Amino acid sequence: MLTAAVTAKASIYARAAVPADSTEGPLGLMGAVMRFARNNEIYGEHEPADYLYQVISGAVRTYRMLDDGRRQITSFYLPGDVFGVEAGDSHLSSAETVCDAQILVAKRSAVMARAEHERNLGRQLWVLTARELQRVQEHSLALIKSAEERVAGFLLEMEGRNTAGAAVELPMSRQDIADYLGLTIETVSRTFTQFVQSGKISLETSRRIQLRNRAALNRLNA
Amino acid sequence: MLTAAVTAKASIYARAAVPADSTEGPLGLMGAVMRFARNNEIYGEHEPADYLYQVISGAVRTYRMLDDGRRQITSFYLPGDVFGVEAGDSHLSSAETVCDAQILVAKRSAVMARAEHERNLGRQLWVLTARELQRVQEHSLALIKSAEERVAGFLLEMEGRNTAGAAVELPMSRQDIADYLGLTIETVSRTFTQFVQSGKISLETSRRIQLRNRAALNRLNA
DNA sequence: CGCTGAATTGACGGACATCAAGATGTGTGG
DNA sequence: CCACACATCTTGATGTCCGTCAATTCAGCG
Repeated sequence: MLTAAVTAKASIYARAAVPADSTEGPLGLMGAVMRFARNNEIYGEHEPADYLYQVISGAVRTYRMLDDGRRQITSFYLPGDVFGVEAGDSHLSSAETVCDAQILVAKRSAVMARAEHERNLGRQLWVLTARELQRVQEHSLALIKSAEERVAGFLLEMEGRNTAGAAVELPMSRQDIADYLGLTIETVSRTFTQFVQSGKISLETSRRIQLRNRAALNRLNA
Repeated sequence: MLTAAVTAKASIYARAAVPADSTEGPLGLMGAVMRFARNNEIYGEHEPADYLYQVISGAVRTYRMLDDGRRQITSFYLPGDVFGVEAGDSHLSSAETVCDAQILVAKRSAVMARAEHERNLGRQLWVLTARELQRVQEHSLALIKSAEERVAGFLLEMEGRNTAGAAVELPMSRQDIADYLGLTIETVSRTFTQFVQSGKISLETSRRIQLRNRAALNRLNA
């Protein structure tokens, strides 16, 4: 069961019924590692925030929808990243897998209970939220820049978070990137080709990118 | 000294030398109330975050600069709001008064020390950061909308935070609003007049605004 | 009053969205 | 292994919203 790709909903509720395949995360998260197939919801906006999550492999996006159908992706989470931490009792955004992923799921109540005793854990939750705040602020800054600058910044951000060596591996689609950067898929694509033509990057495949001129990209990342 | 308008820098450093005019804030902040003249820096980006602040009267803006001179205002703080809380040891943005203001200033180390004993205070700091995160996320959402939608959202936000009754009092200039919304001062101005012409609002003065058709504004605030 | 900064208004251009078509890649079944 | 279908990505033509540049009006204050 845990090794099969299943829908997020089913998995979360199934989890309690399954002998936990426990793993220790950097937060000291106790929980079960679960597998999710790509494009599956992990939790929805306004749902009770009963669990904390850590990406083991794969990638996750969190997003909010505007009523007219526009989607704003607020964050991508890569292996090691913790998400789903809320100070209130419900989620402020939805979370979905970008690709097949393994997620460590921990009961929030258990973590919070431990935080009562371990002062350090409480502080870590705060630091986690503060780091998230910082990330969102950077993202806000990006949204007032030009398309060129946003895409350059995105590539550098992804490179910085990437474990791989030479090339930047993008797990997400152009549409995801567009919704993250507040652009259209066409503008993202055109900017990529423009970067290729000016020798700043080269595409091994559409999702595998070599940065050829970091200086130029950094200059754009004003 | 404390009652005279002085530069922020001078005030902060002078503060320790002055018998503290203490006041109790909602956070249980112990500190001195200080007066700042308008457009004065309270702290700068990257400076050590040695104090926490609460607006008593007036208004404060926090912002970050891009190297090309663009300014992104990340938040406005009105009476009652706490600002300057960081999980790290330095400020991530600069803070300035929008107009003459009274600010309650509390030593961070003292608050943090008390948080060690009082579990509740530590939690409050976390909630404060989480609320800030939520605000920034809302702001991010706004930045992908049209000019009309951003301005409508801004007016509704300011109305919601305003203590006054009928009219919305804007302490900040058009330039501040523009830098907050990621627009130009001209676009903000044009959008206001457009709202006036369509009967959504009316201007008592350029900084005092009546909302005449909240339904229409809410519709824009998608 | 006149001076100064703030706000408004107008004319114009450019960056990005929209609409539309084509190319490339990927998975599936024969 | 190939062929077909479908999703993803790229490219092109056109439109529009908002930024830029410039002038004018308005408001506060000595």
